Amino acid sequence: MTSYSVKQLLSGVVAIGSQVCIKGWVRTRRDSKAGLSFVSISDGSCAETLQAVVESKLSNYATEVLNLTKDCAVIISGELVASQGGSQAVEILASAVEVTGFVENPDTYPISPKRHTVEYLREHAHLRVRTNLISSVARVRNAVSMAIHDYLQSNGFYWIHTPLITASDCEGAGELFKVTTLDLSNPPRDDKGNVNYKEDFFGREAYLTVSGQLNVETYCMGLSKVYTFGPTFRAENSNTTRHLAEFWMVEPEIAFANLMDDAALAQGMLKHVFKTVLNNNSDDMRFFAQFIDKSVVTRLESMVNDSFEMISYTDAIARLEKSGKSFENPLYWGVDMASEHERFLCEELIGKPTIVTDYPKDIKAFYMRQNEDGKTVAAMDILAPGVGEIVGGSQREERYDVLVKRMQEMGVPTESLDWYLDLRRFGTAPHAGFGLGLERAVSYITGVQNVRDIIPFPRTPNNAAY
RNA sequence: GCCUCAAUAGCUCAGACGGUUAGAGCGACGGACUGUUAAUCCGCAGGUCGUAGGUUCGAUUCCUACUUGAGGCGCCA
Repeated sequence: MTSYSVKQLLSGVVAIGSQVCIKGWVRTRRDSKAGLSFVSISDGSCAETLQAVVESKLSNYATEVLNLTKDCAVIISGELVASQGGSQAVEILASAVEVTGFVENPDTYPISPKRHTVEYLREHAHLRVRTNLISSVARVRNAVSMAIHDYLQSNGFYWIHTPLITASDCEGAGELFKVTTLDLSNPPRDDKGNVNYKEDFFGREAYLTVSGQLNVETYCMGLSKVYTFGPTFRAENSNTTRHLAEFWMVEPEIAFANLMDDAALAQGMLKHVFKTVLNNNSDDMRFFAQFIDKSVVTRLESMVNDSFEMISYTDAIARLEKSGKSFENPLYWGVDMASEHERFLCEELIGKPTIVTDYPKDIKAFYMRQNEDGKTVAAMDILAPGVGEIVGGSQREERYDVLVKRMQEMGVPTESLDWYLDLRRFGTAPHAGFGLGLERAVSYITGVQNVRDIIPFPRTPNNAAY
């Protein structure tokens, strides 16, 4: 007997009357004194469940079927029939129910068939995918990841596997996790009594990467269109709904490109992602619209059709000042905008994703290309209403002298980045790229506000269980 | 790292000016009923009120510290 997923059976590709088999976990069981039970099965293939009708004549009906509770694992075989009930087109009339695993203690089993808070589910991260919410998030996360690959691959990009362990501690993107095999209770010392990293695994200090950008730039200068897509690590003591110590990031990098090309790429990619999710995950999105935020679907739809707003930093500051709104944090040309400024700008003044360009050079990283005005750099951030910054990017400084001078001004050691400077000495070319935080993007798409509910096992300060 | 809030049944919460047996809904369990749909109805069980001190005749309630969680800010994706 052929096995099918719930999604296949509900889609109508299998003829009524076929003998079929489904494997999954019980969501709910309803018994009828007419001598049958209704058992809804979820197998993760879609947001919906398949209803199995189990008649009391089955040999294990009284002993097993009547004891099924949420998340018991079952294999059900039978005939696919047109449903007599109103809520589904088809159901399976069971000829056999095999229970591969009961839930031992249904009274204290953490995932009972009721609404749970996301905070509670976080404390049972190994079981939470068995809820409607987290399983829908997992499917959308997968769809977003594949849509990113799909968009970039079909536009001629190569996926580059940049290292997760790095020796560069000067990328300016935050605190790093140290990687070492030294005995921390008794490390080797040099003449001066300092820890002697020459005896460490790599013969030098090493860290988990905070970004694959500098590495991927090297491949960009030969393959033209490249991207990294993988985990990234920040040892910041950040306690917010949008920060993780381990998160996934996509970083495209394009050669012979300027900031406008970069912004166009980011926008094109985001729109493709939104469109794909709307098309392929409509049942998941319907769930989010019903239980999380009723505007998620219409928001995405308008995003696919509208273009993003583009505004320079200078104009953004001017509009914020002119709005008359009073802010907690100081606001003047030259400050790094605070969250309240960014939110007010994209949520109230503009009302859609906003690309802010050309920031003051003193608040941005050393590798960003200086503009002709001598005051700003060719950087862009994309702000999403409700989430804040989801993309940060820039045109890179391709001029050797300008880059070295900037590094010296900002106290970035040039010796350890001589390989990066080589790119500017041997066939340099204008290029640009950006980083998209995967969890923030999925948070924006689903309306699920905390990125800790977007990644299966969130790592945050004081939290690395599981 | 800073600020604020919270912790009472498996879950979500209510409550007690400090005083005898701490409540509800959902879940679980038992029963009734029904081609049911988060079914409905009836019943039953389930709590050292986060931990440790302090004040008090008496603390789950007030105070202090700690732990854990949440939200905001900063850092950023």
